[in-house]
Amino acid sequence: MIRVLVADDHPIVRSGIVALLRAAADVEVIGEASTGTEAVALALDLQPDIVLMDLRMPGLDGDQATAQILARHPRVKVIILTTYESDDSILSAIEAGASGYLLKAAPEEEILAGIRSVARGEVALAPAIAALLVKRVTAPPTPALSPRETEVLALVAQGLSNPAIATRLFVGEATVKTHLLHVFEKLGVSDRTRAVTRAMELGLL
Amino acid sequence: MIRVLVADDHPIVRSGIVALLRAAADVEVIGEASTGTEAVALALDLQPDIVLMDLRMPGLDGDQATAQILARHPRVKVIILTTYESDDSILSAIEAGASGYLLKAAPEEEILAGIRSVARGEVALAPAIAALLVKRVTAPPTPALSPRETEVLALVAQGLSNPAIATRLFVGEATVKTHLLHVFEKLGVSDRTRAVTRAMELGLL
DNA sequence: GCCCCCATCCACCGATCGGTGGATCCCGGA
DNA sequence: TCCGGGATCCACCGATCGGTGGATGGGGGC
Repeated sequence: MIRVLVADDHPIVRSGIVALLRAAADVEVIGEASTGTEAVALALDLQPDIVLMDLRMPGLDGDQATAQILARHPRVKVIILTTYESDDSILSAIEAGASGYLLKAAPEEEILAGIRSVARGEVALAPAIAALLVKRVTAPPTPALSPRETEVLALVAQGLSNPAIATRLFVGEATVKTHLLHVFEKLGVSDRTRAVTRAMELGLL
Repeated sequence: MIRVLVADDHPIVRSGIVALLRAAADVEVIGEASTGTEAVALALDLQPDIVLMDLRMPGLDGDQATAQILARHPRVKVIILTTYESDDSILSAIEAGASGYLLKAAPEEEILAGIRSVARGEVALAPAIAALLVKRVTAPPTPALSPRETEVLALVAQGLSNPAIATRLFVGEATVKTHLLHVFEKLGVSDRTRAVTRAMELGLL
């Protein structure tokens, strides 16, 4: 019998999952949590085989909750059950050590199969998530801007001129321009406007 | 007995809703749809009292499905059951004529109460949605950019200079600058970079 | 100890930008 | 019919920007 703890802030989703799991003979729902904090507390208390966890929850997010659970009980497996495939926090949850990533849109059998895989010690990844992971690994690394460069670029994004930024940061205009030139180089652009849109695309701003 | 059709692309959410409604004595689930297209077909076929519909669905979106259903059977009431409160398509669904907007995160009783309200001919709005509506009505209208102005601004966002844009659009540089000045005025900014970030905030780009 | 990176500063150049004050054309609504 | 707005064009100005080629000092890693 696979003992499962379900954590999701939506009552509807929670009862949907529970209904699905109840139909499976080899799975038992031993608890439900509606927040990340509650999930951590219950996981430590009940020590389930698997925690089925939503990523977005009020208070403590799914990835943070995952990290906290695994820090104290590495034996517990966490499966993230997420809505959207294009979510940055998926990656932080992976880093937090979750064993599975399934999509709520997946057919019931796929979710059940994922739970059984993880219970056997395997990793269960939804195809879309796997693709995202591959893309992340393949993608060229995002250039790292220094704190100062980021600061200057943020002010540029607000429409401030170089002299205005210089005044704001108590430095010379030449300094501001130097920082900006470095930013241009790192981002592979040649003007402030494109630098801002580029940085936004890359999530740097 | 209130006859309800449930439309959601997530099997889990769907069974959660069905489980919830089954517990209510005065509600009957007469059908389930997993796409917008299917929802329209079933609604026309079964003529339910209420359609409980997700906003985001593959193929036909919730707001479009709502419009199609109401165009042919205005008697059918549509309730949108959405995940996030900050969603622009909420407003288009309202324009499409939905009678209710509830959040999946809401407690079960609230959702049931909403269904009963709409069945009585009332409108059911989640507090967060109502607040969004008020904000939209109160908020100053987004300035409308002319097609040409939008075109120019999009090229600015790509980092093109005025001369470069002029060449690209087969017009003089002075013309490009005039368009940009109009854009600045409409957006209440005074430089190209801020104009781009502003336009992005307003969803114009 | 040395070297690299970050942050800071400076001067100079030509190109570009923002802003002003015009002008013409065309189309659709009053 | 007239009017207004969108799109187009022009010239001119001063401010700003991008780019070059430097310099200094401090902190972390080899």
